[in-house]
Amino acid sequence: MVTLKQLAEKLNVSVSTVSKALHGSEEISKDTIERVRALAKELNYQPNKVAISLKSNKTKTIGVIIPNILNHFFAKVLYGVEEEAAQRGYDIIICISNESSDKEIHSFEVLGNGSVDGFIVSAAEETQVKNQTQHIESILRQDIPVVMFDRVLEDIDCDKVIIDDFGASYEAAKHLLAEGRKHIALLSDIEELSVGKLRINGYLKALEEASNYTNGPTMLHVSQKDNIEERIESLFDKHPDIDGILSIDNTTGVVAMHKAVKRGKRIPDDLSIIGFSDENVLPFTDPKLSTIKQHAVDIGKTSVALLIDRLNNRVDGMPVTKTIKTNLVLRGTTK
Amino acid sequence: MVTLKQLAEKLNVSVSTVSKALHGSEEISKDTIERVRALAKELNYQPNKVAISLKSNKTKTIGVIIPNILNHFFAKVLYGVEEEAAQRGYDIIICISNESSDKEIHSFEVLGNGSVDGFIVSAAEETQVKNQTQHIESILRQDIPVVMFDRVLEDIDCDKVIIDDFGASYEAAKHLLAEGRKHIALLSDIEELSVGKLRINGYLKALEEASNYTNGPTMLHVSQKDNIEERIESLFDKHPDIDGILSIDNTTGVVAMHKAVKRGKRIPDDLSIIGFSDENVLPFTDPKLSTIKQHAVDIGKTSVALLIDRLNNRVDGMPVTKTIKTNLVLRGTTK
DNA sequence: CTGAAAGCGCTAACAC
DNA sequence: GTGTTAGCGCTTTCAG
Repeated sequence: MVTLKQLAEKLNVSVSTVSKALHGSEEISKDTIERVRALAKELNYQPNKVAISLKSNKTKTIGVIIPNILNHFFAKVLYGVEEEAAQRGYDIIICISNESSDKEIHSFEVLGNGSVDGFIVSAAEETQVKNQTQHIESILRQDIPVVMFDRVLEDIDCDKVIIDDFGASYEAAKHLLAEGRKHIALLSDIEELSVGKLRINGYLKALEEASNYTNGPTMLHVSQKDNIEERIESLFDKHPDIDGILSIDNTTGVVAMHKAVKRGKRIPDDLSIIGFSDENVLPFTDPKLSTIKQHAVDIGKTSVALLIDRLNNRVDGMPVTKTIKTNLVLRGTTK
Repeated sequence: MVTLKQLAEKLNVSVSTVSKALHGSEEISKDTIERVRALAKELNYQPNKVAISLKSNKTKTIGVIIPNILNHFFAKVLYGVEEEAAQRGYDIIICISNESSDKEIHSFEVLGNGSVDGFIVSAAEETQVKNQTQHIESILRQDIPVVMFDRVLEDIDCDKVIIDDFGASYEAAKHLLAEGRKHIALLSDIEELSVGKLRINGYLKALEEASNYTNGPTMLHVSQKDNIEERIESLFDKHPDIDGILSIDNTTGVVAMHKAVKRGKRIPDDLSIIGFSDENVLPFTDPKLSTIKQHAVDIGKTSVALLIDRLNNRVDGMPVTKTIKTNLVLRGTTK
């Protein structure tokens, strides 16, 4: 890499003159500016980012810590984060916690050493379950801003970007009820997470409020290790009268649909299905799955915007929580 | 952040003593080492990474440029990259080119300013189609190592990690032929890419070598904008005798399977299907899709290993190309 | 209009 | 065993 010093030597001027010239300072003569810039261009001078970071005490880099890149929701958020960050001249360093709270803590420690100006995080499952907050609080105490999204920690006082999980699920259940469904089951593989709990509550609330609904709540909680397909089969065996399904995760809705079709159920006549899935599953069902759209890309962009505003002190004082609207997108699996 | 200087002041010693003590230098007395370390721990001293980077001219950071994070293959590679990098003490900065060669070029420029020690890249579609090489060559000329994976550029002389696309596809087609299939169609949405071309050639070669195979090649090329489902329907309309499908991408195999089942075809009796898809589609078909496993995580890990070896001069001279083995994983959609 | 000097936080050669 | 000094590449104040 070519440095200011090298330019200065070739031009027989001082380093500071070169620096000022490149910044178009008023102090420097037009002529010198021209000469300096010409040579800089010729030699393809690029200011050393590390030196600038050291000097300015800003890295123009955001640390992004997500639980699982293989989950399409997080991949989409990351997409939004990258796009917005790039547009605003920020780089992103990513760490994948892999749902482990140790890895998450380690990532904060590693990037807390001046590598990034701030963090965007979604908590690992373990972090949420154990409600571990010290590592994030320690970062905040150092005045490094943190934005949490989706899987947020109640006890931490920082900017947050969430969707209205309760409301989204409530609305979806309401829709199924309005269709006249008599036995609506909830499918989930995320009951442990804050978002899972909220979605479950939305479903419960909707059922509770439905005066003419006689069945109690029916919930199937599967874990990653379970054989999801078997679990769903036995749900259908046990409750052959299920005529509505609300899947609050990425996968179970699609699987349930395939299993139902195989049993000869007509969709949506005999059974209505709504998923929290993403568009990426759309090619995989026919009719197409009705879903709650989470606007993951927006979540990413909003998180970046919030963080950068905070870095520039454009937001002051109290932490802010932004709620990104969801949409119930009705496709072929609902009436 | 607490600095060496602050520690030095509190302890009434010099900055260099503190530095040496923390590194456990032989020069420093046991006693001083203890005192320094105790205070460092108490104040939670963390060496400033930016300063170390400036001094050492190494960032311990890898720039990763991928075309599309929403593609599960790249997400998996990224997973492998992150894991291996983290384990070796490297951070990764990611840029998403979004298949645009301008964005890719820009990412190289931005990160080329001393932000990273080396690059791991998979070329954007546009870069491959236009065969743009200058930006990468320019980086290599600055002695910044680059590892390309999957979508590599022939004309660039750097380390590469690929799979045997030709061989994998050849083997898969051979398998379908061995099953006695008489009309094997190839489905693709990546014909423009190097990997797509290689896979197509593998298929063609296998058919060519099959003396008792009378049909010519049947290929359906769809693009992202097409209605994939319609295109596949009309393929089946046009060639009702298709009894074997080789899908060389992530999606088309699954869609074809659903369409075929809907037409009353029995899988795998009437129709055999092999996809290049990932495990993430497995829950979505019944029987489960037979696939060519690409070991994406390995590709990521191997790329990191190669790059870091190159950075440490553990690999010398000529660029290396590593080929990661694929596996044909037979599940329910083949005999 | 230009340059010298200090300093960001750290390391390391070289004194003492 | 400890301290002084210089320097990584840059910005910025202050002198000239």
